[in-house]
Amino acid sequence: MQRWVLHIDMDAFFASVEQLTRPTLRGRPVLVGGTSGRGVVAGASYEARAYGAHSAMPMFRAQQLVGYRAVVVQPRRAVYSAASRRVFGIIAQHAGVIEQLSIDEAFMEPEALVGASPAEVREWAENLRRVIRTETGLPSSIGAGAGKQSAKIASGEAKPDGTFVVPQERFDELIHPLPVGKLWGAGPVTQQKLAAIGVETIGQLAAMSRKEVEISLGGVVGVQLWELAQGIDERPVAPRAIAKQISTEFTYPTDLRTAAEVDAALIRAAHGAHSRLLKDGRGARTVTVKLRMADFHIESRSATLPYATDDLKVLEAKALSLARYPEELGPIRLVGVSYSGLEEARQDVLFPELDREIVRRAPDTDYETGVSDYLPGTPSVPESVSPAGGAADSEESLRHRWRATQDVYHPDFGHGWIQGAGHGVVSVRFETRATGPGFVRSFAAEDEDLRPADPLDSLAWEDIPPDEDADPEDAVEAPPREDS
DNA sequence: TCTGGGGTCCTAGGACCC
DNA sequence: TCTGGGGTCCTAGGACCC
Repeated sequence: MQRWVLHIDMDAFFASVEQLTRPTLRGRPVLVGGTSGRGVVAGASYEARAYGAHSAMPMFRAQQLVGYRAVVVQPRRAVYSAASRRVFGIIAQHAGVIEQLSIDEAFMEPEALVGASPAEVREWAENLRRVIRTETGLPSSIGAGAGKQSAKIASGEAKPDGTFVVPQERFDELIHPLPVGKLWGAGPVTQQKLAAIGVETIGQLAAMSRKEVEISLGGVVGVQLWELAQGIDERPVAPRAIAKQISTEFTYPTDLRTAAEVDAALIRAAHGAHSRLLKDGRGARTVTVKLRMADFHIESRSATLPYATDDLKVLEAKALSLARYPEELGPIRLVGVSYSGLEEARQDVLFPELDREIVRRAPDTDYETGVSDYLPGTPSVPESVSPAGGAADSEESLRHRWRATQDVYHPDFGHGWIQGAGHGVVSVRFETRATGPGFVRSFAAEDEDLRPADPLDSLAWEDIPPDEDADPEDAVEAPPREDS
């Protein structure tokens, strides 16, 4: 009986959600991502891709390619999460068990399709895509095959807004001509190794001997990839296990050059990961500190506690004890903290003497804000070492410091977003998913009627699925940026 | 102005235990 | 009179994914 695995992938998901909730952006080259010098593209609409822009590309490069037409939008994670929950709710209704890979991708193995013909599979997939489009307004693509690898490659071939079915008997014909890089698991290093021995296509990899593969790619990963290239893929579709690790990391606009800056950045990351650890409800035994140097190589150090804990002071002190500094390593661009070895946290402290030992080594720290004594008033510290979102911002200052693409509300005109702000004037386009393309009005920056709004309102859905992992920081976005 | 942030899995050596 | 071997945990690094 033919087994059918399907892979669904939302098309240009972040950019599509922006175009859905801000109808003026439809048909335009949208770039979603950070705009600091070190920001990268998190999502690009197909109109932007036509200019060569793509995900993970430095934002400044994407803007160069697209030119003046580019619309650069700050990411609104809370909106994408809400849209994602709605999409996967629909998918689960149709497919039963799904294996969600990311915010916009999942595998399915619908019982209804066991033994189905390729035409029946196509029809089922087309129907699901139609329902998703009707109920959410979002485009997707579906690939189908006899295993995960086939399905994944097929959804890539289906894009955009299409369906691609790879019957097992046509695997060689349809998949073998493709470049090895299309294999899920063959990244730049593997491609380079294969190119060095003249292997460019999936078919050429499949034609290698096992011995050759073991020598050039290794016995485990290599052989697995080799089998996948031959269409051998029995991996089941199963819901993802709970997270094994919770981490937070920040890249700084300018490299950190002093120990005080690194300590402050470590505390900031330790707090960020800790707040999500608390929501998770487990405790961590292992703390890992990650540093990315100016030359982009990574140094990591980790240490394991004798018991799992969610005590911020213990975790933070452990992170600080693992710190390494610019004097030794040179300028540092990224600082991250990861918690792993996640277990049900033990409430009682079995090793109080150990706790005291650890805490004594921690610098004085304001645990409310995560700001270390090392930080305040140190002009050399990049502004973003301070907690994200500007927790110190008064409501007053928030009202007057508008940021381009921010969501706002006006009692006369409804929900909108800021197209431009500067010189005491704010231009707002009033529109949501429900309104169609909107109109622009300009206001004085001090206008009392203009209020920051919940980005979720731009979806204009009566019922937004609840988000158990809701992060208050999702609603309060990065500090304002100047925009003229 | 080069290259984010969230993850997963694998490797390999050393410690430690039986 | 210098080789045990297997299992598990820990640490550091790396490839890869979206």
